[in-house]
Amino acid sequence: MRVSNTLSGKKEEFTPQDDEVKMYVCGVTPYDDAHIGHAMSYIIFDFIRRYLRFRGYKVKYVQNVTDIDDKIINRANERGISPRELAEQYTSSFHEDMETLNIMPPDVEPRATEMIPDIIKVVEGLVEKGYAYAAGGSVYFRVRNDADYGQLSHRSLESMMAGARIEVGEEKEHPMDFVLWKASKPGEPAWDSPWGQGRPGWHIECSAMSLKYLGETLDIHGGGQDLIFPHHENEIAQSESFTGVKPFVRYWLHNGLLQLGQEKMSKSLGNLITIKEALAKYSADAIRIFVLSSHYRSPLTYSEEALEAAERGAERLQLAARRKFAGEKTDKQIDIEAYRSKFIEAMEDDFNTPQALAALFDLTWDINKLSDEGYFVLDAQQFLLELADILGLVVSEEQSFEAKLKVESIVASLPILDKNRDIRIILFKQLSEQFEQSSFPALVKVASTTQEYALHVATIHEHIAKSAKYEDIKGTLRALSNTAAANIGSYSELRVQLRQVKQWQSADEIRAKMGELGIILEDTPNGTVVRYKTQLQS
RNA sequence: GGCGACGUAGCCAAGUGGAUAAGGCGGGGGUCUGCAAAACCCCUAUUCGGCGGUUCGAAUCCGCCCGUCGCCUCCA
Repeated sequence: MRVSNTLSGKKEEFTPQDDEVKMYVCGVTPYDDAHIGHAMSYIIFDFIRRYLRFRGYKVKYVQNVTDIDDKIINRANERGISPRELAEQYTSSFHEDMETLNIMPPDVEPRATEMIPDIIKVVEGLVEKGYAYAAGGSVYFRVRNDADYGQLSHRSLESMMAGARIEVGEEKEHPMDFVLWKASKPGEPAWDSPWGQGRPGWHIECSAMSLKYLGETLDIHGGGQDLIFPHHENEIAQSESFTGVKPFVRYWLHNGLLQLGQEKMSKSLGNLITIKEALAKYSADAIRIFVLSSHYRSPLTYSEEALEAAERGAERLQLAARRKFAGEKTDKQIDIEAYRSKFIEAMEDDFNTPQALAALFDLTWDINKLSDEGYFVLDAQQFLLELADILGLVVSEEQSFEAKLKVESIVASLPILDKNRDIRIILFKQLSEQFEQSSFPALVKVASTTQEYALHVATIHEHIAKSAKYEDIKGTLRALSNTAAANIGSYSELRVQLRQVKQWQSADEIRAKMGELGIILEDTPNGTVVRYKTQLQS
């Protein structure tokens, strides 16, 4: 397996120190909802982690949460809440996003505020060794004492100075010196330290955390390319100076940045789309396929067209993986090993996911073709799911339409529920006026399930009106979901009966109305199949 | 100004010296089907930003030019 290492600027053979790969990825500063640039980065390190596991390595994955920082303090002040509350709120929002995107949680997820004693220990050590100095209640790292400074970003101290956008802090000995421990102003969160009240600088937490949970030398350290300088450069400086052990990191992996229009998507530019916004429009698999479609080191531009295309691709995989087949023929078989080789070969070469994904699509074609011809393809379908899983794609059967609604967006989606209820009732009325219940047994079922469905929607309205919490309506939501599924089933059943007696117009009416609700009824040689459109529409 | 990346079909995007330039999306035609959808079949880049050079041979290496982006300041 070969990986690109930012440190050497080359592709190198990947050989971890031992069976357990020590992997550290920079986490978020939770002061706002995460955007899809974050999604991209964490999806990338998620499939890298999954692939390493597939290759038989154990992986210990550590990812920090920077829960104390200027931006958190400022935002908390604006909102009139404590920095801790703000950080808590957005950390759990981030966790929700990660879970929905099928990103595996870190093995350890330390928070900066829980690491203060460890951080102070590292800062003290750096001062003792002459790599840092206290000034005005803060502590700075002395870059001139680090001969290797600039090794990761491939710049010299002189060339950094040439950039000239450097504020010369009066306290600093050298303009490039960076803060390890920051003296706090009155009213700011602060911890006691040998230098007075203060809080950790930005870079130091990662050094302290990785040292504590992964040891002096990590196998993989990941993050976005925007972190190379100064963040990761400074991490190397701190860690190697403190431990005296080199290298701090054996393989530095950096993902390309997500662009929106002509610019990088970033919090400071304000040109961002949050993960929640994206998930309201596209499935987790679609977002992942969008990311997998280009190499992780290349920049990627967000566009509705690209996400739309990814969504279609996700559907294609899903349909092939779960299509029902009646074929028994086995004299022609899909060469699963060939696909496995193609997939592995692609991933071994610096995680070439576009090629790996192509292997999945080729397999999809094979499955569809042989299945159409009446062959047994279950093993190939299972293999498709296996490969998809390594990339972190779910490719699962859709839950019922309503079950996809996110807890947070229940209120926002009430109009959708209403529309669904109304359409179902109208449709039922039309049908019952047209046909005798006795001639179509399924019509009786449609009556009861439609009524039940409408009842549940009304109940949810009542709960929301009384500003109930999620816990209170969880049961009703589950019931709604089940009823919706039963209701869809009964309409589908009725449609089958109508088709048997060639009542095409009514059958088509049912299909059209269901289509409006995001439900697709497909007639296949094996019967009518219910599918759900991946995109919700209001 | 310094450092780095990129420019491949209508769109997204692999391929980094050799045999027909992956794959996805879109578009056109066809098969199947009551219709629709899905699926399958055929077509959709004689050519890889431009100009030179190296080579038996280049999208792939070298030079110049044009264009785009990132980092150098908080950022995944």
